Amino acid sequence: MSPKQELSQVRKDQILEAAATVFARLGFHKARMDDIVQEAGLSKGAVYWYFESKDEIFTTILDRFMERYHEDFQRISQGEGPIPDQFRTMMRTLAQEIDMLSNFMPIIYEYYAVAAREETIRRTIGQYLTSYTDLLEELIKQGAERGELKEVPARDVALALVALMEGCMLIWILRSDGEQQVDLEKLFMTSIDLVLKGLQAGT
Amino acid sequence: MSPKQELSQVRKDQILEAAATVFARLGFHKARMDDIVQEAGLSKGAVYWYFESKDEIFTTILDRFMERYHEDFQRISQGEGPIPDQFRTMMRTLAQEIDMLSNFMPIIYEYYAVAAREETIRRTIGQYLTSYTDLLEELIKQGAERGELKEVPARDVALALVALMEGCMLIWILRSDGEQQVDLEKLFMTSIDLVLKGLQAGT
Amino acid sequence: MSPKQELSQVRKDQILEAAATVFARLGFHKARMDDIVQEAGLSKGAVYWYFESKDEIFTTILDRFMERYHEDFQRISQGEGPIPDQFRTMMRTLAQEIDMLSNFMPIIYEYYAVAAREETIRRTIGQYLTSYTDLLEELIKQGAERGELKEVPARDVALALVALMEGCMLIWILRSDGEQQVDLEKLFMTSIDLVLKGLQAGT
Amino acid sequence: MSPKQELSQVRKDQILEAAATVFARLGFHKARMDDIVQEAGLSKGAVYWYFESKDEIFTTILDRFMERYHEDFQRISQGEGPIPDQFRTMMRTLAQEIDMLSNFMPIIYEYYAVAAREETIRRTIGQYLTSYTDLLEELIKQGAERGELKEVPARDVALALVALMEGCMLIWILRSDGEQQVDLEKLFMTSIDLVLKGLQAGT
DNA sequence: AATGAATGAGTGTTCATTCAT
DNA sequence: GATGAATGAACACTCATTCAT
Repeated sequence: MSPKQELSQVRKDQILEAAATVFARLGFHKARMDDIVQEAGLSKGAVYWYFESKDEIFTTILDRFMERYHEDFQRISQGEGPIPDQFRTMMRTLAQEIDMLSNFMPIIYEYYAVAAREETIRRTIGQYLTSYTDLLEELIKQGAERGELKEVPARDVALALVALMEGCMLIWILRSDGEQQVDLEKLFMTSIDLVLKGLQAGT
Repeated sequence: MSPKQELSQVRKDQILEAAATVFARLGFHKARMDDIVQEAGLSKGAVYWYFESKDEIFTTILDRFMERYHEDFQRISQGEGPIPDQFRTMMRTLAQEIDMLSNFMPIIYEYYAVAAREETIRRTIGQYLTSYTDLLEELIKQGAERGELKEVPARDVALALVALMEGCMLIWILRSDGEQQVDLEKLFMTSIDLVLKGLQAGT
Repeated sequence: MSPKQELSQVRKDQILEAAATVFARLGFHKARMDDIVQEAGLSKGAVYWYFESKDEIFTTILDRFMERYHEDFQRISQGEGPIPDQFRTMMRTLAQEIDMLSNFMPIIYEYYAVAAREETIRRTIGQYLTSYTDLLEELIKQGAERGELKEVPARDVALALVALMEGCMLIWILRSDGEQQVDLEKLFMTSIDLVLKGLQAGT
Repeated sequence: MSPKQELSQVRKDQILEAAATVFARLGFHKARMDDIVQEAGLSKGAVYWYFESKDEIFTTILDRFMERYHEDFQRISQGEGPIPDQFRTMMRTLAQEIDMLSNFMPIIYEYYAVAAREETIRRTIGQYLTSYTDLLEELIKQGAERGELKEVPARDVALALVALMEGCMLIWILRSDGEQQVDLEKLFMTSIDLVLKGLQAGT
């Protein structure tokens, strides 16, 4: 990468990071371009030199976010040892990583809210969800082959697991304070153990 | 209720229904008061006569929505027979009811998105979540007492179940079209069966 | 017309007059909506209540202008007596009317400049030009029938006359000051006399 | 001219031609410097190296345009033979030259539109108009001296002729398409013949 | 109760111009 | 001479809310 391209990338990152911070703090709609501009320490023109619009910034952030999450998921699912243990390790690791990103979670849910309404966005998310399901399905099948898990309709169960994980994250965010505060890792472990018991039952 | 109060209530409902439709279609931010006014077939002044602000309309819709959902939940959880069967019936019934409300689900997620950032809203939702958890916890405990379910930390498992349900709904919305389209009832049943196996395992 | 419609018309006129004044002073592009708003003594919202955009205001002004000019032209061309005299009277009257509108002429030329580039606008203007040509053609034909003018290709000559008039106005505007200042009425009369001599020659 | 100056001139021409094309296509206000830069195949800095501002580019184009037109006019008016024939030849030749420049005519009218409002520009144009008038006046006087034209107030008639020519061009542009499409040469010839008849009448 | 005209603060985006390299 | 990233003032338009009638 040439120095110029490199600088260009630096600037883009600079803007995206600033924007992510602002979006997380204020939400997409309340965030003004001026906020992003200020947070990035650049001028308005500079921001618009690198991005077409506020929307593009938002979308780019989400793309990167999803991609990163996807990579994490993939990496983490490349475990060894018994499948049930892999599941547990996976969940624990994920919980820890997500915990660190808690500041940015509101952005995700803003995105989901849009996705619930717009097909285009929904499709993008759908691809990620499919790939998560694929990964889990594979693990479940392996578990069955090795005799570590019961024979179940792997695809359906995988989808249920994805739902479970998304649900845990949602509840975690929605209960991030107050008396009923939730600990993501604990919730993840409780949930996976519950399911694993079902998957191992009678083995 | 006096005729006047009654008319007043009719008008409010009229506005709320119109607003819900518009919010579902456009989302809270893109929806303009003019859209609601038009959809309701009233005048701007009339809408502002019954509601203080756009925010109040939104909040009121959500309150009613949550309340209704809560009543459903409560009613449905008043079953008879073995606890596992109650769980299944409950899930099936819920799935069917929610399926009918699918048009309005985007509103819920918009609300969640706000909740992820604002404590006030979060608290309101939190109360509902707590009450759901309470209901499920009670069922789990009953199941354990009757020997129909294993002994488990009821509260934690109840929360995991709430997470599971919320996750299922989220996935269902996010995959409401495309090749990987999801059937809510099936997803609910797969999920609850998975968990029930765990809860009954070794009994 | 109901009182409401009447008020609405008053407001529209109020805005159009203000806008015409501002456009004449600053030109379309330099004129800001705020200038129009201020000149009209209304609020921004009010202006946008009655007009969709700055463009619409501009177009509306031009439409009215052209229409009025057209009416003038038509009225003035309804003369009596010998055709050559009618031509002279017509030119004199037009010159006087146009002279009073001199402040607004820059707007017309701004419009012509756009018309030179955009077909849509050109078509609108074209209709007016055609109708002017029609009127003059008719007069020329009458003149020929009555033996007051020579036989000439009426349409072509009519068009030449329209060109002459437009040219006179343009020169008048372009030479509205300086040593070579032009008097529109005199220019009109010189021109029409010149042509009339040609049209009457050898009669 | 040194090679350096020569290159400099080439660059300037390159920019002016690109700008003229863009201005003709989009008009002065809608044309962005970026459009000119792109059309010229140069960089922004380069354009600003040769020209102070967008305005300067515009003004320079017009100056050259007017100058060229002026030279044409002067050259063409240097005819021989009877004055009426000279007029006809002049008009015909002008019509042909202008026809070739039709793409750039919109720029002229943009300039006129500005001139209608700004004295500075008006003065510049005025000088050219005066020189045209001078040329025509001279021809008319010659014609009168030679007995080829009637005695008329030469200056006034010359101005009327200029108006006529400008009017023809304006109508031509404004009717460059549609059913009533105008042929500039024909319009010019019709007009000049009409006037010449007047100028020769009774001779 | 109801209307809808009126308000005006707020904001995303554009674009001529500059300047470090 | 030339590049193109960076600047920032400017501006059309939106829309929740108000209020005279």
